[in-house]
Amino acid sequence: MDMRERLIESTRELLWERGYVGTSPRAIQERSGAGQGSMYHHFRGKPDLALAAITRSAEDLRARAEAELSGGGTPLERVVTYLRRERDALRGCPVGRLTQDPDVMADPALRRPVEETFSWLRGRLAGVLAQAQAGGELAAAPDPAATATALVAVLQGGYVLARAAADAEVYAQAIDGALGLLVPAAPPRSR
Amino acid sequence: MDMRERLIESTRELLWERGYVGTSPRAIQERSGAGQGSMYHHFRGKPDLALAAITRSAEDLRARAEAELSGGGTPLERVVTYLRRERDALRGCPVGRLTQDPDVMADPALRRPVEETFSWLRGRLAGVLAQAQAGGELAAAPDPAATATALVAVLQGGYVLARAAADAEVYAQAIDGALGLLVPAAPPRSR
DNA sequence: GTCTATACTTGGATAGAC
DNA sequence: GTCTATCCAAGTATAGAC
Repeated sequence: MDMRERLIESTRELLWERGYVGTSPRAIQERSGAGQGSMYHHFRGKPDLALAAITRSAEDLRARAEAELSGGGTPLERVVTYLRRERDALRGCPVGRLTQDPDVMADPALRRPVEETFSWLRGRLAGVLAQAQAGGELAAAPDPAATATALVAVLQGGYVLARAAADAEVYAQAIDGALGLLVPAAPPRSR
Repeated sequence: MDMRERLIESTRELLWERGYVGTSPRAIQERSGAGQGSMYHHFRGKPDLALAAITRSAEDLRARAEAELSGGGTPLERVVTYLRRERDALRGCPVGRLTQDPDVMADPALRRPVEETFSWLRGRLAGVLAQAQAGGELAAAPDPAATATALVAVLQGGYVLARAAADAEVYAQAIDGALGLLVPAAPPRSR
């Protein structure tokens, strides 16, 4: 992995762990093993580096979700697969996290990937939910768009609650609760 | 309002807007109108000030929730009242926000009010949901604790999505989606 | 491309006068 | 209780040598 790549990856980790304000160029240099000059050779400064890192995280999230939502099984099965995917609950979401960073949200360039990621995700999930309704797997009543937004919110909020409790099980409980409402006959998670 | 109180309130606002790392003693002094000496007279430093502010925010959240969850109406009505309460969606939750702050979560004293607040809220809501089930307002099937956690997660995640979209309506959509699953016959929000 | 030196600002706090 | 002066580390960069 070349230096540029290492810088991006280190920045991704630090943004995830500590957010934008909490991430200093120094810390990035230490974690990546790059020197001062090297970092400023590859990137113009912290915002430039952050843009590369955020873009990368956003692409990542989208690629995984797309793989599961367009994967095998019935529409409802794919939704469940997506929701139940193993996640590092205590680390939280590398993209959702950024919404709490005022400096990120204040910069249109940094903000854009965050906005687009969730806008896409909500829409994509709503589409699969609509398919599930069309196929009779789900009741026809609830609005797919609202349901999709609620489900994505459960994921994001599940991270918050798991971190508050310092317990990844709380995240799993949030997902269980949501699935219990979405699929009344759903088998409970094995414990 | 005396100076001590102004310092606490200013710190609360700043923690809410910018988080712990993003909040400097200088900024607190400017917002509160206190001088250097005044601030360090009333508080021993940033962590001490943050503790006072966080405790205050936690008490606030709890008091409001308790008022609604123990207020008038049937159990299910009280849950709906709580979920539909007017909230400043783009500002987010002053307590939930702190879970993203590594320095807060790393300090047991600062972390405690956050942990206790959500632990209490999930339990309290679960209790009211159980009442609603006992009274026949809700289906008996879903586990009240899991459902409660999912609903609180929708709130917290709704803030995340609303901020990502820079649109408070997204928050409302998340709540609508959750209520649509919880109460299949619920009347849609008036628009 | 990477290193070292340098620079200026801000963060976070202490000391002592009033 | 509040003010001013002072302090040292860290944040964020630029300049120029290698």
